[in-house]
Amino acid sequence: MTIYDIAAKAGVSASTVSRVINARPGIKKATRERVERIIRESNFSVSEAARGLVNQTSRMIGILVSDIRNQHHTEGAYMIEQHFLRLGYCSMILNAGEDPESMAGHIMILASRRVEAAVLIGSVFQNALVEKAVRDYMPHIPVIFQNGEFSLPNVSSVLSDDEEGTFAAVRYLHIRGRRSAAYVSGPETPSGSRKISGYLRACGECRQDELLYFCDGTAEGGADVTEKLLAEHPETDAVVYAFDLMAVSGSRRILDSRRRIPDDIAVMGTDNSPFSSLANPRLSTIDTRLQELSSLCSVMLERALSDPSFREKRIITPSLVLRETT
Amino acid sequence: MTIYDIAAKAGVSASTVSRVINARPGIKKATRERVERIIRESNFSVSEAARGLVNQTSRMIGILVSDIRNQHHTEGAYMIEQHFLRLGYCSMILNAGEDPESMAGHIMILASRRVEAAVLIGSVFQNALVEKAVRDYMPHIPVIFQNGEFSLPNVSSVLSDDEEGTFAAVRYLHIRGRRSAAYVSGPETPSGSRKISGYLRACGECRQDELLYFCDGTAEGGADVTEKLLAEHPETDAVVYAFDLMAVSGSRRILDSRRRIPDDIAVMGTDNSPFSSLANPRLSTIDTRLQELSSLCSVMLERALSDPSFREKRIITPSLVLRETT
DNA sequence: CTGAAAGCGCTTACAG
DNA sequence: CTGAAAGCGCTTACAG
Repeated sequence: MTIYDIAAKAGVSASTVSRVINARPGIKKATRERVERIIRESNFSVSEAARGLVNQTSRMIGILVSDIRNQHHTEGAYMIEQHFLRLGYCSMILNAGEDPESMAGHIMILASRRVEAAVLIGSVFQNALVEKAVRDYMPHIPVIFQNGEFSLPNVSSVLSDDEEGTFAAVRYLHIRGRRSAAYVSGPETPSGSRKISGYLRACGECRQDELLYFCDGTAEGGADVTEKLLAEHPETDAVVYAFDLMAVSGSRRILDSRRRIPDDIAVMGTDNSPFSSLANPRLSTIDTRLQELSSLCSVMLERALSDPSFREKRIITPSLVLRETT
Repeated sequence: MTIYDIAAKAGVSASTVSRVINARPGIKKATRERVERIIRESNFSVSEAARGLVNQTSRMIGILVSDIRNQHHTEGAYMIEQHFLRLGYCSMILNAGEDPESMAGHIMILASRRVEAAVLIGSVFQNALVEKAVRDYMPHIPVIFQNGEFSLPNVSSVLSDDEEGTFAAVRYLHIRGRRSAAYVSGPETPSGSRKISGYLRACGECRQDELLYFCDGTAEGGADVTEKLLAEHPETDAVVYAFDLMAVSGSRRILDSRRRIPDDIAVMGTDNSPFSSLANPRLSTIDTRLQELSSLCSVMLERALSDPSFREKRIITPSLVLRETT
């Protein structure tokens, strides 16, 4: 079914049908109403693809996350999808995976769909291959990078000050008398590195030993590395985790070792995710203010869409949420 | 940049460029390589919209969830997106909201994007308005309904046997000696109703009183209704929750009331979500086998896409996962 | 107020 | 092995 079919049924030309659909002025009321009725009765909907071809617009936004099942990414994708749906855009949300090759490939997919804007969610996207793909394949559309940055004129950034967040957490623990605060990092992303820097800076400033551990970022990984940490450094009296998820599973392992939280060991997570408030004991955490971050992305994208020269970098400073584990 | 630009640079016609792009046979090797090089050097990518217009395909799948931030929905969306990306499809994942009007509107959005197939995730979509929208606006493309069904020839279903799952949980508790098992339901979706039926059937079969409570499905709602339940029915010795999330927050409220879990009160959640295994105490739960459900959707959709007459209804029976709360 | 025609960026029969 | 032409479903200047 095309507008020509509608035109035939209504006894008018396709031009007129098009004008009705697009609410253009200067159509006789009777004609308009007849055409509208026939459109409705025929269950006709205009092809956005054909429309986009002539208008040179796709009315699509591309959103890249590495894995949509990760709550942390979903918040941003949700906000943007909802916000732009109201403005008539559809969102293509793609799981771009973890390796740079795959991510760059997804940039090309978005390019071939001619999205009018793109959003990258997560610092994992900050690598040379993705940057090159953006430069080569989407040099003229606004791109918002949540928690990462590129030196490209069309890429704006909304960053969480991860360094400061972790620093603040460790210093807080120090002020509260903890003298051996360990840090458990997840995978080595740019964001992860910033968190580590914050930890190291705090260690320096508080004159305490560096107890830095790495794991894969999963609940199991967090639990296992916690066990290792406790075995190797029984003097540990606080642990800060790069993600709430690890902090929750880590806490469990600490409790299993017959240590008390927070009496023997204080625990802090990162992100203030649903896991943190639901945990038992309720988890103290570094709130990266994901919602504000996400809504800022949304607002900035809307501005960038209307102003081609728009480029901004915004940084949001995390705050500490103190609950039962500190 | 169009294939005409590429053609001009390569000194060939657009037809030839098109053939190279589509890997059609019968192109001189030298020509092919020259065109390929120019495409690469120009960072050209073919417009999927234009291509779709002539081929009458969009290579897009529409996925409707009510809220992408809900882990429960994301699993299915993830599997389908990943599976079909490999087959050359892009996924439009839309948050269709909670009210039938909005959901039906989203069906129309997908229709105007000419998606080649659609997936509805969640029994909330099972209502007259959505069914009508599907019948009217996407009568000829395969639709897979996760956890719901429509009597339409193009709609296949993958259902969780929620009734049986809840029944099994309550009966298990009865066998283990619990005589006053309450049930906390979430919002009244078709799936929620089936769960309630299972609870009521179990009450009948086990000859126990019906202690049925409702809440909004959130963590706070679950905690509050638990408190009410304990006040009104102090004899309660088990609680089954329609979602893990509520079970976790509910458990916390039970512990706060100085009752022991599971000694005084046994607790079971539903879904075997990440929350359940991370909870303290670790939550026993009705495993609705979300992953199997999701991958079945994916497999069925692929079959439906290649066989227009395909229509199936599959039911997956939940199993019980027993951990520390029972 | 309405219609005929051109054109958006592709693909594909048809011709050579 | 390659090209000219028509057509996918729309929109929009132009003409009337």
